[in-house]
Amino acid sequence: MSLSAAKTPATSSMSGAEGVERFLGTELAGQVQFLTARARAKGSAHGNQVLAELGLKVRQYSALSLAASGLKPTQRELGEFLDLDPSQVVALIDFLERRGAVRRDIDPRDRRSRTIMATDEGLELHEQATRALRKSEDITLANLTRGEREQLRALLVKIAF
Amino acid sequence: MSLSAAKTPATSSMSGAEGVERFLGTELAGQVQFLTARARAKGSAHGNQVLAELGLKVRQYSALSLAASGLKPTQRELGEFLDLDPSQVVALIDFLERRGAVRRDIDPRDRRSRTIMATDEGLELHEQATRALRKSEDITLANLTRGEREQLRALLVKIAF
DNA sequence: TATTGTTATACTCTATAACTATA
DNA sequence: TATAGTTATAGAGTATAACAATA
Repeated sequence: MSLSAAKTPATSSMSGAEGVERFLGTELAGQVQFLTARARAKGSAHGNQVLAELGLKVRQYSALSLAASGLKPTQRELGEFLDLDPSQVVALIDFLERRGAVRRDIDPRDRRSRTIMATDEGLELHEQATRALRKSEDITLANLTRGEREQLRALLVKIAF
Repeated sequence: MSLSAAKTPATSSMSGAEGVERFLGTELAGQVQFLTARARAKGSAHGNQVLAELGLKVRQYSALSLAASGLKPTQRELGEFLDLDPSQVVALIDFLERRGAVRRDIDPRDRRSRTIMATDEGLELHEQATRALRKSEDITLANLTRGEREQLRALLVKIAF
């Protein structure tokens, strides 16, 4: 939230570690896990910021995105894929449903399950949000070339799944 | 790998996406930001798990690691580098200090500041924790070759700082 | 007057257990 | 008996404001 480099001296590089460059050689600073956490914190913060104009957060966007995929995920599937508790999924879908962005339908194959599908309004919102996030990603990955971004994506896929 | 359609009940989650492979082609699943979040969630969870034997969490380890660097960071610097609020740093250092892992010293150049340094006990704990995290990282990055891990590290450094 | 560390507080996120309706 | 969704609740993590000591 605090990315206004309010008063840091002219040497600030908007990188989030102004004034503490002396720790860059630290063992911690070289660990993939630490770097991953920092990268996601940065991306998540920036993403939330640009999505705020649309009244969304990245977590809500991710659910909307699956709802907009046309694959009609159940809430259970949503939770598995997004690594969320069933109770968290309820709150998430409640929010999107109240907004008119998604619809809950009873799964005819199993009346316990609810399939989630984006409404027309939700599809439009999803498109806007996706555009906003693309711009956000373009900023947070500014130090990488197109090739490097594709490289990164491929590596992350191997880890994440 | 993650293609095993194991029928094992929802007990443990090795790959984290069993049964929802049909969402892998989704736009969301290709976004760097989403993949980064998943990668860090996985690494963080596994890291916390192996550190639990030592009574540590990754967040606490990161502070201990800087304290063990010999660079005598102030609490303010710790907060900047780890992206934590000053009040969070207080709680973090309180914990490590009560454990006898770090020491608070008044900074002679500015008596308002406290420099943090690991004790001998803290150095030993840090070494153990580092070894545990290396094994953890070795597991979470099992799908990557040595070269790919170095590639990933280099790319993440460009983003994180 | 501004800053470091501290305390207190509130707010968000996440995790757990119990309940319902279906299977 | 087991599972999907729901509710309530507690815990962890995070953010904000006020204060004392020092600059």
